[in-house]
Amino acid sequence: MNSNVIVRAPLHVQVAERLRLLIDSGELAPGTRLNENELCQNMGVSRTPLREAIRSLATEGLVELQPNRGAIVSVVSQDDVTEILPIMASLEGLGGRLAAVHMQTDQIEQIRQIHTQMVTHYQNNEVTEYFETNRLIHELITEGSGNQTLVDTINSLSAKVRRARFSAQMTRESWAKAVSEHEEMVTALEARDPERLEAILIQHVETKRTTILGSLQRSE
Amino acid sequence: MNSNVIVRAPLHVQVAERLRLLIDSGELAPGTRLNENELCQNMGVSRTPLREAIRSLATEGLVELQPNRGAIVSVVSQDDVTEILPIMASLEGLGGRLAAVHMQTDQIEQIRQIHTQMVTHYQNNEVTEYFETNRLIHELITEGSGNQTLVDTINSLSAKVRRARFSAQMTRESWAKAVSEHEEMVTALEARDPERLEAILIQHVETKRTTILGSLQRSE
DNA sequence: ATAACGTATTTTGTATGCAATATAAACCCG
DNA sequence: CGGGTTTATATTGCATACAAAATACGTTAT
Repeated sequence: MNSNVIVRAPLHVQVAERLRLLIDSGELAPGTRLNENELCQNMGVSRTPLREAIRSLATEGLVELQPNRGAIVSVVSQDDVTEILPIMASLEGLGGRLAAVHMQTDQIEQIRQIHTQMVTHYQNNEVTEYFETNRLIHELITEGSGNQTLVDTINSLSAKVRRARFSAQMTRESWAKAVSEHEEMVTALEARDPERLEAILIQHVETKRTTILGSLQRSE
Repeated sequence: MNSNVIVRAPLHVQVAERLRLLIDSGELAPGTRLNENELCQNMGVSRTPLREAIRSLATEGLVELQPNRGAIVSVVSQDDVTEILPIMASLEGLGGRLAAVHMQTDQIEQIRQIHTQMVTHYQNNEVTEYFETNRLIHELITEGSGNQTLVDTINSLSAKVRRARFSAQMTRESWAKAVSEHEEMVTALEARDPERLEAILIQHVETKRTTILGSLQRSE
């Protein structure tokens, strides 16, 4: 009789999680070299699990391995973003199309609520909270597709773009556009219109593309 | 003066490659437990690089880690295939759309040649050669998109489905359909018709879906 | 015979040690 | 001084050693 046993996650998994967080938050900036000894001391683990974690992050694309020279936090170039966004457009579009059919009504209501919050954050100019609720809505819609592989694939791509957006300052104009597109999204979802939701999501990513690339251009 | 230095790939990368091959070929069947000592002896490496390789494969989804019990070759369920194929349809469609615009004419001619070979293999009932040329065509089209991230993403998903197809016996009928769709693909590519190529590729994956799921059904 | 327990063995998880490579510093010579 | 070479240090790559957990095995008791 040993059902819900608590299995502590392996060290290398915990370490990978922690590293992912550090990279995502920008604490470990793109290009930063990962010094094994240093990180070991910080985290209180030996090099073995740390190195295993680093290998995982490398196959995820979050860090780049340089033979005999360790790993650096991978830098997301403009070209990378240019490659990733069309893919995300396709996938988010697919996710929306499926979600419009599969989602429960109460889940859609929940999204409407979060959307309302998001609009408030927009009006109050609360950037961080806006991004967080924004991200959450996209995540919920994608999850609403009922396709876990799709969720994982999008998340993996999204993580990279998110880091590039660090420098990306939204203009007031593009921000307004994003919000209005979100309004359309939720409406299409409530109407359970797959084609329309798909189209909006694709358009929405296109808007994002313009924003990000515009910002990268300005900062060069 | 030390430009083109030959850097031998790290052991863990070589090991990962080798494992990937073993899994892909079916030599390491789904569900098989990966015994570290055994594999170490076979490959003549120590456990450290082997384990690093296994971690990589785990994040790729090719193996599944079971805490304190090692890793097994992940099993691809019918549900997994059902999840993956719509994603591949979207992505291959996108790839085709881009390829129709970006590909060089001589590259298209090359695809036509390989396509002709493939048809011959079909007529001669040479299954292995057929699959190989088939795979190559899809790969070339996707690569023709000029989007490396897209290529990688599709490959990663494709690897999983390919393993599931092991049991999938094509009926004569579905095989014929696949071939005729390929003919349409190449024609659309030569005509540089993005929309049409995209549509065909999406349809093509749908055909594949029917084939695979039908086969899985029969073998239950 | 078999279920349950306890022990032995295997296997995985983590830490450490040594070798190879790369980086930094010191040094020499022009 | 400055360029280049040598030497020292730090860092990564790989192998081994030890600890912990899981599995296999054998024994005992019912």
